[in-house]
Amino acid sequence: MRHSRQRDLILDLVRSRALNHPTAQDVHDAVRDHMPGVSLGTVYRNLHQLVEQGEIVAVQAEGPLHYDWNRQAHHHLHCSRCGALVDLPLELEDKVREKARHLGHSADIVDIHVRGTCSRCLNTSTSH
Amino acid sequence: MRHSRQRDLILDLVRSRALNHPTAQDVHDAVRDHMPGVSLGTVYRNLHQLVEQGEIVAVQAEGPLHYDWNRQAHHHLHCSRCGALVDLPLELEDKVREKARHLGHSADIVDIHVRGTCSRCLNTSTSH
DNA sequence: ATATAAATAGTAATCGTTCTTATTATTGGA
DNA sequence: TCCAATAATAAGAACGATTACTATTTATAT
Repeated sequence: MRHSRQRDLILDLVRSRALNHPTAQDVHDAVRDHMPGVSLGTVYRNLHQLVEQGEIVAVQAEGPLHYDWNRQAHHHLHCSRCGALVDLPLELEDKVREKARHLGHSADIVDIHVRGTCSRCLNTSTSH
Repeated sequence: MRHSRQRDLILDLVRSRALNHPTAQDVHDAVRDHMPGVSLGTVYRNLHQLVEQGEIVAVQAEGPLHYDWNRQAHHHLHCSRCGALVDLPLELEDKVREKARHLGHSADIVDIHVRGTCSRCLNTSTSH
């Protein structure tokens, strides 16, 4: 894979604290603040490549795909109130994998997705 | 909600053993074998309504939404070899919910999605 | 420096899904 | 039983997310 300024910027942005589980569109918006000419297609292609390289991780929720710099914790809570995707360090993957094996299957990727209300929203609503 | 022949048929088909976790398109194809004129929009609208009524359940995987007659087990293995969606009776929801609460969140829906190889594919490949 | 081929910008195309609108069908009441 | 009200429909346009295409630009090995 050849070097490209665009990919560098995209990786930096996904890794940055500024963006929280951004979608391709989010990344595109942020990219264009630094390099106005970058096309949406380029963002999609590079996010794809970066996932393939294992540099970042794609997270499926309702709606568009999100991207995550964190390659360890694959679990998320999707807040119904604010829409944010919050990391959940659950450590239940092994249990799921084991149970799947007991049922005769072989598990590669375990993804736990929770719909609910995040702590931030729960707190702000009680302290009014 | 008013009665409709189309919705009856759609519910029957999703509940039937013939279709395994069908997508809206799968349901549409099956519906048209019995009632040729039914439009795709009608299938989408009625699947929606049936989910809302709690008659069936929508299952998110990669690609299009799938529908499930089984309202209990919400967990699935998506087979990388044959593409099938296989039920996984995991019973880990309470553990996830509890862990989420410990982290200050409130969990409503817990969805565990596994990518791997289903037992059927594992067996057929070994017995060649 | 130059040639090669990968990466890009811009745009068209695709896929799954929702929306719109004119028509049809169900249903509660005369 | 017939009718009016209105929910559901068929057909197709519109939509959002993503991928594909193509001519041009750019990185890099020589």
